[in-house]
Amino acid sequence: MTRTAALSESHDSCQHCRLRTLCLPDNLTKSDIGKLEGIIQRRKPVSRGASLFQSGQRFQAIYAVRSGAVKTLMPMANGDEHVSGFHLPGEIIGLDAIVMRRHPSSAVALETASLCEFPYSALEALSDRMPALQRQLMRVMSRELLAEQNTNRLLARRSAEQRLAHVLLKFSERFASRGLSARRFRLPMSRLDLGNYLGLVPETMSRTFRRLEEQDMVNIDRKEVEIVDIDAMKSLAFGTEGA
Amino acid sequence: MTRTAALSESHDSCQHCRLRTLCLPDNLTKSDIGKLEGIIQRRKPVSRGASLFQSGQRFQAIYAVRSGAVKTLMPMANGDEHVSGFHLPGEIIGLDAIVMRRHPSSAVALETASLCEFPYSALEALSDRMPALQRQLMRVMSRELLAEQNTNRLLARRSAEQRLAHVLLKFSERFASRGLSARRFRLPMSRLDLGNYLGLVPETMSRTFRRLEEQDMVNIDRKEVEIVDIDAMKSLAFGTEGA
DNA sequence: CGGCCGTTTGAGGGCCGTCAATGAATGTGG
DNA sequence: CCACATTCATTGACGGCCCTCAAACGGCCG
Repeated sequence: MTRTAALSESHDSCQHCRLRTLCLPDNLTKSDIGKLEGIIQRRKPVSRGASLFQSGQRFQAIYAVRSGAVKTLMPMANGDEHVSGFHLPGEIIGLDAIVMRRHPSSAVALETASLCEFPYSALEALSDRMPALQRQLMRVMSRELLAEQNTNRLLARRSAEQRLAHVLLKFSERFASRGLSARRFRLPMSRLDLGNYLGLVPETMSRTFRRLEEQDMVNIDRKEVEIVDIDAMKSLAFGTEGA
Repeated sequence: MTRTAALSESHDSCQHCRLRTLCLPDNLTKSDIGKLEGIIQRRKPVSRGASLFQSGQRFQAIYAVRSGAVKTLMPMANGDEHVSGFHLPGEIIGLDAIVMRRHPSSAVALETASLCEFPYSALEALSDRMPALQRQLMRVMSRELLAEQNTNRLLARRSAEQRLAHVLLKFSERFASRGLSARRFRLPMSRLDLGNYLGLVPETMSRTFRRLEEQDMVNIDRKEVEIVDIDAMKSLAFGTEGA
């Protein structure tokens, strides 16, 4: 049993879900949450490597991760794919499909994942009568936008070491806000995927991990990460030293 | 009088604004547009170099560019700033501020710009009673999200030449959808700003422009751009040749 | 005209990608 | 339970792209 198994929801209702405050039901009243639950489709878990939806597929629903982890992939014109994000429990997937009514990305489970499916037409209809839901949707989208902008800045201006330190700190925060340890956690993705996301080849990933270890900032054992010197990590990732 | 002056709105009403279909009023009925106009604050034009809002400032409104051009800047921990986007008439600015209720970015006019200001509380109140507006807001945010993901992919996986070709083609499209020429246009920003956006230093920008000229893909005269061989540009920017 | 900012050009170096090969881990089938 | 295949991770040598540093040039606005 892995650490992240602890991220599962406790019950089948949003009301008692421990991820509630990270997810769509945040800021809704008990009665509104009840109505939201009414439109949720429970899906059978997606097993590791299986895809939730494919790029190009018609958009019908957005999804919240309940347990496990998911990566999203954007096709590149030359055939291979760019990893556009990693999604932990409580996070919403599929918002980039709303404009085109078609998914621009594919979503693939990194480990067995269970999800809540929100059919989008039902969600629209519900939010017509529920201003709080509509505002929560806007907040979630704004949050995503901000996260993408931060990633842009990271990719445009930072070295490999800074990119890795940054992303490790972000995972630390995200695990912590889910009640897990900020110091020790297990990365759900391969170095290949993480490198793809960061714009780095696997060889560089390997060497960069090693350099962080040599500076006693982290201990790495396969996918297990221990943050040893968080201050040094922060000053590397965000610090005043230029790129 | 510059080329982009032609991008000004014709009248003071959204109904007759030639940018309507790119902007918030798209997909609204005539009557809904009338109500939307009711909350718009007209601002006096922002002159070149002046800022529309500053990073850290309380979020009160989103803005649509009416004429001119605007850049957005995110502060970096080390003091300097990352150019997170360029905004042409019809585009919406400030959506990244909704979650935190504070602007994460600053917005600065690249050339004298006039804007429509939508106070956000009024916009929320209005969209409570106007499902079409709410859906348009979601579409706009989704479009922004998609654009940021594309930028991520560009920064993570493409060479300087590919980045420049890509961004020039994108500007070409954006000008074309505003009724201007797709072949000849004037970039509203300095090479410094464009390079900052693309994660490239000015020296590299200069050399990369020159290389595109030497390959007879474009003609560059200061800020004036002429796309000569659009197919070659596309195959460079999106082509099957790897990064 | 003069100052300033933006742009260009050149020389040199460092980071990271490419290529190649080995090693480790996981999963599969016998 | 082990042999094997496959995927992932690591290590080293090498090269290229782009950054750094330095200087000169040009346009723009006062």
